[in-house]
Amino acid sequence: MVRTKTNPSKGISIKDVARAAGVSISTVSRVINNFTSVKQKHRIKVMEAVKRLKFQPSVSAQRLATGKSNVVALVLPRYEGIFYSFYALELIRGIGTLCSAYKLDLLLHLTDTRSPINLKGVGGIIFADIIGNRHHLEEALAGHIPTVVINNYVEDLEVDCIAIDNEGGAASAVDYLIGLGHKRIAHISGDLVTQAAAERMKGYSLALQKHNITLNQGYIFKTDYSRGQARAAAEKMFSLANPPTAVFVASDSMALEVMAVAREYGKNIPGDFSIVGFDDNPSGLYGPVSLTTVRQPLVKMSQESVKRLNQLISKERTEPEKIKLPTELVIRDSCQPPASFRKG
Amino acid sequence: MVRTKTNPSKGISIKDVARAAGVSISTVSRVINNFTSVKQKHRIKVMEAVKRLKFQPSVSAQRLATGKSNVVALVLPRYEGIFYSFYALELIRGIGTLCSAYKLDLLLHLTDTRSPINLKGVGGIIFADIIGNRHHLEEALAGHIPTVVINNYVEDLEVDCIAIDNEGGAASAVDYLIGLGHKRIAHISGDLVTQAAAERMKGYSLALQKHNITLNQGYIFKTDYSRGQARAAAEKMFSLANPPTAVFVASDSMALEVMAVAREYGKNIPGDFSIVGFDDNPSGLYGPVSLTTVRQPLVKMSQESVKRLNQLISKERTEPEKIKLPTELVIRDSCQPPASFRKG
DNA sequence: GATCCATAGAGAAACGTTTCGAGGCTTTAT
DNA sequence: ATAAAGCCTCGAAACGTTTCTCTATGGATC
Repeated sequence: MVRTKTNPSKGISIKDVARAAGVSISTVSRVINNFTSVKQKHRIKVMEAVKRLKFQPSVSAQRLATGKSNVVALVLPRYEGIFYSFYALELIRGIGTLCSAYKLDLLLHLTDTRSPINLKGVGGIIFADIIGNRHHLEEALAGHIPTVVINNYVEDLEVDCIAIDNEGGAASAVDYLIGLGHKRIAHISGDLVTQAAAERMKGYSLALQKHNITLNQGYIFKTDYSRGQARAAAEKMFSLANPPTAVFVASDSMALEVMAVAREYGKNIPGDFSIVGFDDNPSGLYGPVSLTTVRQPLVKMSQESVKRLNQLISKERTEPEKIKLPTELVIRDSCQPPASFRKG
Repeated sequence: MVRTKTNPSKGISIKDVARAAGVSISTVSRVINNFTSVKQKHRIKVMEAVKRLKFQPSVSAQRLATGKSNVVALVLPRYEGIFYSFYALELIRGIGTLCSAYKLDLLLHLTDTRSPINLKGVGGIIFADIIGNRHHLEEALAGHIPTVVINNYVEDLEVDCIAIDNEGGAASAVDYLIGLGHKRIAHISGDLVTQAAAERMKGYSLALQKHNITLNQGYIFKTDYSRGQARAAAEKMFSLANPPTAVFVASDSMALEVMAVAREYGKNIPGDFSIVGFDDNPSGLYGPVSLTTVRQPLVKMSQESVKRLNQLISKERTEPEKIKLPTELVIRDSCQPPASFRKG
């Protein structure tokens, strides 16, 4: 059996519009694509028919015909944890908003280590972090799909990167503590396998160096970013014979845990002990004392990613660009000059 | 000029595979769709060619030919706020995970009040909350697109709903407080325009009624879910001549604010005052005292939504179903029997 | 060995759009 | 008025699949 030419249940096609408006299919196409060379008389007829029949062009057919796709895939690792929630949603929000502004569809791809991605039919890809995704990234690049990476600075690949100045952010935090008069400043680092943690560590030591404070290895505690290890580190830190008067913690969520431990050790914050975090996780606001922290420009980062991806898609630019976005020190209530400094 | 038949830059088509394997296009199609009636010899040849040429079928062409789409749109209002972050990401995570299990693509649609949605070409829609989206929901239903609504129980529309038992959850919270010995129990409600807030309020009053405690209108405080109004309500509450000994707050984020106010009023929690929240927002864990709360089954809800949407898409089911998922009281440290009760 | 049947494969139509080449109609200039 | 020159419009090919129909092939049965 030959399929019926116009299947009414399937929806209205451009053919129906053409018939209704009494023009050819190509004319309808030119009208809906806003081409100029259509007579006003026809244009109006077509637009009327479109409205009357509630015609919506088939995206698949358009893609097939043009070979172009307005779909942007966002590849996001499937972590858990509260900061990740905040972080991920902030990215999604920023990217989603700008995508609709650019009339791009946002396809969300939550990955665990080894889930495959269908690259075909996607107009561009944003990799949010490339942990466990490096493989996919290289594949996308090999397929010449417009791609940008956010929150990671990939040196060795020809790809757009939009990262964060972790080093500078960390340095600004430590600078601030030094400015308050602290000399014995500890650092609780994140997982040094991650670029971010390593850079924050570097910023910490550079800031000390700049102010001629010798780095005390006993003041450095390495963790995996977990609250559990943060707690252990804090307990070790407060048990030191000559404990620090302040700490720069590589994440807010760990900093919150450190705060809790400080309380348990009878340390008053910020009177007895100062803490700076990193991330500007909103939970930092809700404790008994609000946390001074380094803000990551998440929204800016996500918006930049779409903007740049769009340049790539529309071929306004072909050379990859790599940038680091500046952070901002957000001063709240968790720091004070050290007790000795105030007395002296 | 006639376009070149096979454009090498555009990628490999089924035609190339057919030629490479020495079979017809339809045979290749049958192989990649796992149809049975293909001789082993040919099947192997085709699969080899597919692998060698790295053939990936064009999704657009498949969609066009079959009329089916494996894209699921998630329509999510574009709010802000920390709980929303957690909530939204938890939904996205649940939905995204199950979507990849079902081999569905997830299209994310962040809406503000009046952004249009392209319904065409989407295989199904999940509305997460329908605030400001009712219009779109009706449109989808009219277009006979498989649709499910989560976190809202839409009585008057023939659509799948997966909601939460707010009333029962609220009642369990108040029950618990009564069980501890509290009689003077206040309620700080959310925005009563929302279904959730209204149902939580109802659960509160029903629980009191069940235990023959007369409802004191002076103990009910209405807010818009904001921390600001929560603070105002708490201040009013603690200034009452005969203040309550416990409060059930319609959201964790407000409960946290109430806790802060309690501290300012010199009230010890849970010694002097008990608090129960709603949501199981992880921030509730990080304060000086962890918050007892009513957990929403967010992951369950999102998974159910995909499962049911899939039934609709595959026509396993046509009649809409509406369900309410049970909540769970999570007992932590913010409640105790009232002081009077302990002394007596 | 001839007939029949089942089965596998080839070919072609169809999905709904864009876009190209060609022709028709209107306008302008001579 | 006629020819040249532009616009518009139309028809048709093309995008890459799926799927229907028909034919060829192979094996089984008598």
